[in-house]
Amino acid sequence: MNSFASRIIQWQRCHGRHSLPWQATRDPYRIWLSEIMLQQTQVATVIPYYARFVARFPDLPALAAAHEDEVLALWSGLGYYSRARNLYAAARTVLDEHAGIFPDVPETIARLPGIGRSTAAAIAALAFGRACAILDGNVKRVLARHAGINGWPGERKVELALWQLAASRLPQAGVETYTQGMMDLGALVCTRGVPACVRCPVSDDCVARVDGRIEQLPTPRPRKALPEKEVQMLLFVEDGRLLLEKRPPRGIWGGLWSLPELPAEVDAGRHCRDHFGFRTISLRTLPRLSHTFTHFKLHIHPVRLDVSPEGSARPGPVWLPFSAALATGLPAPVRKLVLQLGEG
DNA sequence: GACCCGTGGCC
DNA sequence: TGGCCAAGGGT
Repeated sequence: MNSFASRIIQWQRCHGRHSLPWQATRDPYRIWLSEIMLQQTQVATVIPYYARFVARFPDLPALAAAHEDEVLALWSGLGYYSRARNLYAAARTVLDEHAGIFPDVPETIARLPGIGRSTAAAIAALAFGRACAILDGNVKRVLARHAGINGWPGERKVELALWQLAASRLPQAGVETYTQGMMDLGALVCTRGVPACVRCPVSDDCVARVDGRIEQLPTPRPRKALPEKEVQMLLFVEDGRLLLEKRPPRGIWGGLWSLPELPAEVDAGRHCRDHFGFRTISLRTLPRLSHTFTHFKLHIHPVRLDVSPEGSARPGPVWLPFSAALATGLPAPVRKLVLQLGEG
């Protein structure tokens, strides 16, 4: 039987993906961008974002010269916004500290913000042909099944075993094809739900398949109850314009533009007058909107307040026409609310 | 090690 | 409908 790697490489040549937008190049900038967008995000979701981003920022100097606000606007809806902030910060670092040349050593790549061990290895392998092992969700699934590794990959012990296994199976040559092959095999054949073992090039010696444990591996994450939170979001409307505030640079939706928030129990009309100094013309409670994050569930109680903003212009918030508001970096549920506002 | 950080698709 | 989780990284 051929080695594991040679079977993966052979399979990739015949059955892998070759037409993804970031595969037509060895430009480290584009490969880097794709790897960041693909973190915890599926290919089909990324494709339109990647196209828009590359059209606006075709190379690293263009990105480094941008304003962070525009980067976040292009990221709006993709989630995990620290990825965008770190991407931008890393672009400036490459320009300032590496003379604009993207580093080709995995240890150096991994020092850039937002790039960990696996992403650094992917860039080093795909852009520079270096023999580095990656360990993303696809590779973890393929290796855990093929080698019959028990335990949730989030545990340090299990993850260490997977890293060692990943490194031990690297080929002498053809790392680019092998790396892409492992990702494609995980995405197309060795899938989470019902894997297509009949189309798998390494099924003959797959421990999970031989032992009938395909559905038990990899061991799923231990589940825990999601906390739930309640919040009011205030849609201040005046003459076709909407009030937005920039969120703090860290934390949930960091750096994005969003609506003023209130604890659920606070009276919105009174807060409008006391805190913002607005006179309320009308106040309407809109239907509740729920938004689930990875680690909690948020129940949003939107309140539309048509106001006349006499008096205090507090620093921070900005009034934007609805269309301009939609062009900024908005959290997904806020974008949904603003769209409804434009319809109503 | 435990948390934090988004969103959308799937069944 | 709701639980699960996808080309992870930072703290």
